Parts: sequence; structure tokens; C-alpha cells
Amino acid sequence: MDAFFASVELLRYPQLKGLPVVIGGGRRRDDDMFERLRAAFPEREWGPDTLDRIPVEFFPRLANYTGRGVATTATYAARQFGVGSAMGLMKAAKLCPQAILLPVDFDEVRRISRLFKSTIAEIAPVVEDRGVDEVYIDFTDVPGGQRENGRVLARLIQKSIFQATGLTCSIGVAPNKLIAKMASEFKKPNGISIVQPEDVQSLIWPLPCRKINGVGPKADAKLQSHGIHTIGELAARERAWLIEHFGKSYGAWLHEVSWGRDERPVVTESEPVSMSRETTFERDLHAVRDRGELGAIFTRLCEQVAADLQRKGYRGKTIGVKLRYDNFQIVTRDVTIEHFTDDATTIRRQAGLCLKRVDLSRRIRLLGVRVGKLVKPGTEDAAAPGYSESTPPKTPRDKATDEHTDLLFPELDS
DNA sequence: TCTGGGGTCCTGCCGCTG
DNA sequence: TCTGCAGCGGCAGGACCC
Repeated sequence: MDAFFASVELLRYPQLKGLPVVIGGGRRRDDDMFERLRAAFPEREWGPDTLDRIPVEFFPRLANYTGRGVATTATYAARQFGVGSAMGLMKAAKLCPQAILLPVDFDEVRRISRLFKSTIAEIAPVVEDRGVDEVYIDFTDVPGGQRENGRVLARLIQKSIFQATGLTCSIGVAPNKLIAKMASEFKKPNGISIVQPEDVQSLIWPLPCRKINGVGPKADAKLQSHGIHTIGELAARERAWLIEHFGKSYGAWLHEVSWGRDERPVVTESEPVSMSRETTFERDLHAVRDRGELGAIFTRLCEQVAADLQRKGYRGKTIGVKLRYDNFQIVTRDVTIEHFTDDATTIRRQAGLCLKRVDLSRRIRLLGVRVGKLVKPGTEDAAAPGYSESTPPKTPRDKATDEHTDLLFPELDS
């Protein structure tokens, strides 16, 4: 198989090029920005169509941010100050207060994302969706796909995406998905990188292990503790040694990827496994002292998940909750019921029972509701029978926390 | 004044069942 | 009837990704 990995660079304000910009923080602020512009320039029409003419001084600054958001991404100018993705915005504001803070405009991102993917699919129809701004493409059977080792087709895709969206796109071309993904990062933005099987030793082995898609901070730290810093050093280890130290599955996988081997096909269709909604509170909440607020948020999350299921046409039978305490410890509880549901009341009842099984004496930072084991209605017979809808047996821990949940969810015992 | 939201997949543990 | 074992599914936690 010959694979492309293409990722599009999403920044829609050309006048901010070269400036420190951080994207993140959650809420959309464009409306506020347009209000200020209308006040300053009442004679002009301001809106999403005039984004490229908005004066730089009207963009919100990171220094004014208060809240619990994190940076989704940052421009290179902002990165020079030490700001990076997944960093708390309050910390980022200390490092680079003058940076412009842009909200994530989810509607616009979704619109551009669809355009990006449909443009590619018209040229090369075997496309795997890897998130809003990334795809894998199998171009083995695309006419002309092999010209100049794929470079001609990659250029065509880049050009078409720019014409459709006005955005640049980085593409990696390689014999498999693993290498194509790494290659796409060689030249950013708007680059094309081609890696042949014989280039693995010269181009891939010098890279840090963290560049492998699937090696995260934990695995990287463990590799480093064994003196393994680069993919080449990883490849030098015996397969058996890796299995001994990283487990049968992960160790064997590390060995394969270090030699650039990856047999995964480009998967064009997939069904969701679960759907969830979660929220981090503005301040940590307590099940008893803040029960009104918490109960309302809990109900809203259940309603949102139910609405998501209904809108997308799925039902699920595993219902669960997720809590993050003030010390960042995460606990989850879930239960599998006998029938599939997309009903908010059922979800809330079962999620409420799950909540009864966690420690609610501690302050809570985040609350989430999840529905898993999804099916499309009409295919429900395929699933095996699960738990009955009765309350699971009580443990001493459960009994100790009952008094809190009963205050939060009195209707559960009615 | 650190640390979002929405996902997937894997692993270990435990209880049930034959 | 009791025990040990293997297989399996559910559950909880964790790593990872965008």
C-alpha cells in the first residue's frame, strides 16, 4: 500500500501571520469582538466575512484571560515564549501576555474540515478520517498516483485544498500510515515529504521515540530510563527485550514500528463506540454544598448525550459517569442495562445510580456522562444480554456515600 | 492561578459459569 | 457435594490521540 498522510493548518486570520497567537479557551468571543468593532467603526459592516480586515488591536489578549482553559495550539511566534499546546492558559498568559487569544470556533472548524475531506475524496476516494484536520489516504489505485513517487498527486491535493479552503496543508508520502504520518511533519507548513522504505534508517531512526504516533509521555519516559532516546536506539533492542519490559503487545509493536513496519490498512468506514459529554466547572463543586448547581449540570449533560445519540441515530446500553476530583484523580463508574436507550431520563437514572458508587465527600472539578456499546436502531438483536436494571449490591464504600447522593438526587429513592 | 473535551484501545481484576 | 480451572464478559483505570 502507498499512503499519504495529510493535515491541514487551520488559521483563518491572515493579518495575524508572524504574531504570537494562542488558540483555545473554549468559548467563542467573535461576537464580542464584532461588537467592539461596530462601536469603533459604526459606518462599516463587521462579521465573519470581513475577518481578514479586522485590525490586530481588536483581538483579545491572553493577558485578559481568566478561567480554566488550555491552549489547543499556538503559532511559532508564541511557541518561542514557551507556550505550547495543552498548556493551561493562565500559565501561557504569564509566559506571553501580549499573545492574541483566539477562541476555537467549532462551527467553522467543522465546516472547513468537511470541505478539506470532501476535496481530497474527489481526487483519491480511499480516505480515513483521523480528526478534524487530518486524514490518511491510500493512493495505490489512484490514476497517476505513482508519478514522481506520489509528489504530483500530493501537489494536486495541496492546490485543490488551498482553492477550496484558502488553507495550507502538509503531506507525507510513504509505504504505510506510520511513516506517512511522521513524514508529514518534516516540512510544515504546506510541505510535501516523501519517505521510501530504504530511507527509514537515514530519515526515521534519528528521530526521538516520541515522534512515533502511539508513544506518549509515559512510554517515552520509560524508554528514556532505559537509555533509549531515538527510534534507531529502539530498533537496536531485541524484540524479546522490548516484550519483557513493555509487555507482549506493546513491546512487539514498538519493535515493528522502530523498523518502519506497519500493515494497517486505510479504514474508510467506522462506527462510534461511545458518546459522552463532560464539563469542567468554573470552580470546584461539592456534592452537598453545591447540590443544586451540580444536579442541574448533571441533568444537562445527560440531556446533551441523549440529544447527541438521537441526532446521530444511535442507542447505547452501557451508561457511565466520570468525575475528576480537585486533586485531578479521575474515577469512572458504569453499568450495562438490558435494553438500548437514547432516552435522557433513562440515562440520568442509570448515571445517577453510578454516581452513588463513588466518593462524593470530596470536591469535584469535572463531571461527565458517557453512553457506550452503541448500535444503530434495528441492529440491536446482535448484542448479548447484560445486567438487569436493578441497583448493584452495595459495598461499605457505597453506603458511606449514600447520604451525599441522596441529597443531590433525592428522586432516586422515590 | 497550572492542567479542556471527545474519543479509542488496552490491561488487569473479578465474578460468573460450566 | 466440593474444589480447581479455564474462558468470558463487565468494569475500572490508564495511555494515547486530535
